Amino acid sequence: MPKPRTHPRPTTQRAAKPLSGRASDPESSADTRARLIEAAGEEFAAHGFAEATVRGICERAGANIAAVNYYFRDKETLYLETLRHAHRYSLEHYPHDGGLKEDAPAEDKLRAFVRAFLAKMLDPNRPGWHGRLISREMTEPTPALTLLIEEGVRPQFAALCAIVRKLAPSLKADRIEAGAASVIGQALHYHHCNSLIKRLYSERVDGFPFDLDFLTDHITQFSLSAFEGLESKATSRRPGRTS
Amino acid sequence: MPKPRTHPRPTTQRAAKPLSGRASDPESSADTRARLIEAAGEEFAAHGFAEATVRGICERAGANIAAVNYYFRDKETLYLETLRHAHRYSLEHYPHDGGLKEDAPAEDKLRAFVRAFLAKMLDPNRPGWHGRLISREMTEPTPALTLLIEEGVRPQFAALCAIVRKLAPSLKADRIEAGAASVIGQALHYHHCNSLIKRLYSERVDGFPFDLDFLTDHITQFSLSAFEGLESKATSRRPGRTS
DNA sequence: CCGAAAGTCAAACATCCGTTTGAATCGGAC
DNA sequence: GTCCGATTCAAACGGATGTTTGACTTTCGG
Repeated sequence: MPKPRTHPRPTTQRAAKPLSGRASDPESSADTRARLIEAAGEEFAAHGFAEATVRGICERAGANIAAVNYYFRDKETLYLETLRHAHRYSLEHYPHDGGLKEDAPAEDKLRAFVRAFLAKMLDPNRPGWHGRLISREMTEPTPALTLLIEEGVRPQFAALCAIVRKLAPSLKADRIEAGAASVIGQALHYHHCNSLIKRLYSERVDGFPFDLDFLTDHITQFSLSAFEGLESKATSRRPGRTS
Repeated sequence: MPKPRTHPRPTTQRAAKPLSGRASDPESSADTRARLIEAAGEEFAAHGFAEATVRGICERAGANIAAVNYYFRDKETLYLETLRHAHRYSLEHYPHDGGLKEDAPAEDKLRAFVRAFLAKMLDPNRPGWHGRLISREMTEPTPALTLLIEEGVRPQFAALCAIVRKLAPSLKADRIEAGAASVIGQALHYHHCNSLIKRLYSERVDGFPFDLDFLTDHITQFSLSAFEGLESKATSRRPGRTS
């Protein structure tokens, strides 16, 4: 019987099956689907969508080659699902406000934002691939998926713009957005050019310049000073010389 | 006769041959090798190393599929050669100092640096792929080639650090390097997250926020204000509060 | 002219990839 | 125990890619 086998998609909720397919293999007791997503995340984050191979993902997950097409339809659906997972995870941990109160001073809010943003990418916990995956999607977006990302990025950007507006209320709208981009750009830089920076700073001591506290402090102070100066120049009628 | 044909590598200098291989084809009079590099640059910059296909490159160059393996050994050597070409081109145009005199004020030097850096990437001239290729190499470096890039990046970074040191002489070395990274990060941001930014700012008028003059002005002022503030805080004995 | 080298070309080769297939295996319900 | 659906498995399929091959064409020195 041919039976098209159009991606069975294990009914609806397959969480009810805590079972394994192999009795002898102890680690196979974990959910294959979850292991696949975890493995896919690392592979996709490390090599990108095109260069990551289904075989490599399955091998890392300890699953058969056909597992990807069984649990997900394609490699692309697996990628989408992995991205969704990363997005959800990133949203749960690392909230925009960093757990600050609404009426907190803008300076503290900026510091919390920067710290959360940095922590999101600079190897936060074990997984570590969530941030890399998302930022990779920023650099070279795959069709339509970026729309999902946008839903996470746009509110974050808006929140940052609100903070900036409080720090430098005299700035015009385009300057505020540019200022927000400057903050994000600084933070993102250490992620995008990670490998290059590591080589540039190679003569540094063991602690790379990737220390979360140091970077948070620097970027926050740098940006606060910048907004301070821009605001004072904007309020004075004629933007005088530096001195 | 089998004749291994180990990549003939057209003797040593093949510039002495101004000839074509096809008399009827007019555009084939141009150097096939040069056309290949040009086509490869656009393809590599647009799709990355892995996703760019030799067939696509040859088709764009109007050459046969075997041309890549004839003039270069592999796809990888072609990539390396293309990268070298981009590096050389980028070094000729867009000099570090932006054509400024040695004794120019640090503020002007910073502005010139930022402008040259931005212009290098933000679609400067017709080719346009040089900057994209190099920055792609920064994000996901291919082995060993980055060493060549470093030879172009490290002096540029050192030059920027020298400028920053003049702007804020009281800062410690690590803070100076972090400040330089902040400047570069801001500029690079508009290149890395190009597509994402375009969507974020989509409600903006026709002129995207990618205007060279606007960006140069913003990043320069932002950074100058930042260094100013950092310096004044560093000189005062106790780094007081923001106000 | 001739003959070797440089260059071009269509076709094929080898390899890898994503995906499909059909059988084997497992767990649990009856 | 027996059957059924869910799951795993090895093998193969079809396509795309980088590369090679061998013949053909052009060029130019002698």
